[in-house]
Amino acid sequence: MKEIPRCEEHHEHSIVVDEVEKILPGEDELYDLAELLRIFGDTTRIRILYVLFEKEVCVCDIAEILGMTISAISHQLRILKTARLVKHRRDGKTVYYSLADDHVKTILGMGMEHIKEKRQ
Amino acid sequence: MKEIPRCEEHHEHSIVVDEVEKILPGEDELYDLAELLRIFGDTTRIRILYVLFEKEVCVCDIAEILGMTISAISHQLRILKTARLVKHRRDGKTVYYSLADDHVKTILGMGMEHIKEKRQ
DNA sequence: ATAACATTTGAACAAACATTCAAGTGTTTT
DNA sequence: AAAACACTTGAATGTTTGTTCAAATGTTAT
Repeated sequence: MKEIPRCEEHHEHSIVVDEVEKILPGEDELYDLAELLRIFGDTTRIRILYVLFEKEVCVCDIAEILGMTISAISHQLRILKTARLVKHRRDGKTVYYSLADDHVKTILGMGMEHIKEKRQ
Repeated sequence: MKEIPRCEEHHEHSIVVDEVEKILPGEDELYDLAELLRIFGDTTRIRILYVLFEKEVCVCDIAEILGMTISAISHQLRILKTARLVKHRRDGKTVYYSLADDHVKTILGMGMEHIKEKRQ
């Protein structure tokens, strides 16, 4: 049972609740955005993306480079693929992955900038 | 017990494992980056940030605007505060929160751009 | 001092998540 | 057709995480 708060009347609301719908993204958009950005919050996935910055790489190589099992990498690649952050192509038995676009670089770049500024 | 893979010898490694350390961020940086970006992966926190795009707001108002308890909002604000994404100042009994810098806008903006492009 | 208010904090709980293990698919080689 | 290889997938498990509830802190008014 949620207890939705109400400040005292003399404490003037800075934003009228009715106006909020203009500010906030819609429910679907909001959910998709959170789902996308959550993907960047895991060290394994970030490391995979950094490897893909360099070039197209196969699953087996990513696993070896990161010192993890092929299964673990494949699970994470599925997540990145579903979010359309990476592309893949098959060549014989081997599947090669690469970055889908440059949003990834911008987001990780901004994140890096932030942590470097805020640390001293 | 990890089974670290090795591709067949005839399957030439595209990246030499020794070179990887130049590509990947260090362990500490990587962890901090994931910890920061994970914060953007929750609809409540995104909604709080969108409200703060508009102006400085107190905890009670955020709770009312988003239709959630003060406690839930306060917990999330602590996370945003620890990551230095928001600032706060006290005025009497009331605590006002605002954005710490513009990285937030860039990251959420990139995320939004990505989901809008990839949806059709 | 006491009461009231705005916010914070800690413990508890259910839901979400990353990795492992085992079994499965698709492709090439023999 | 069978074996080998590269990868994917599903179930299981321990960990992390968001919200709730109750109690605590800090500030102002009485």
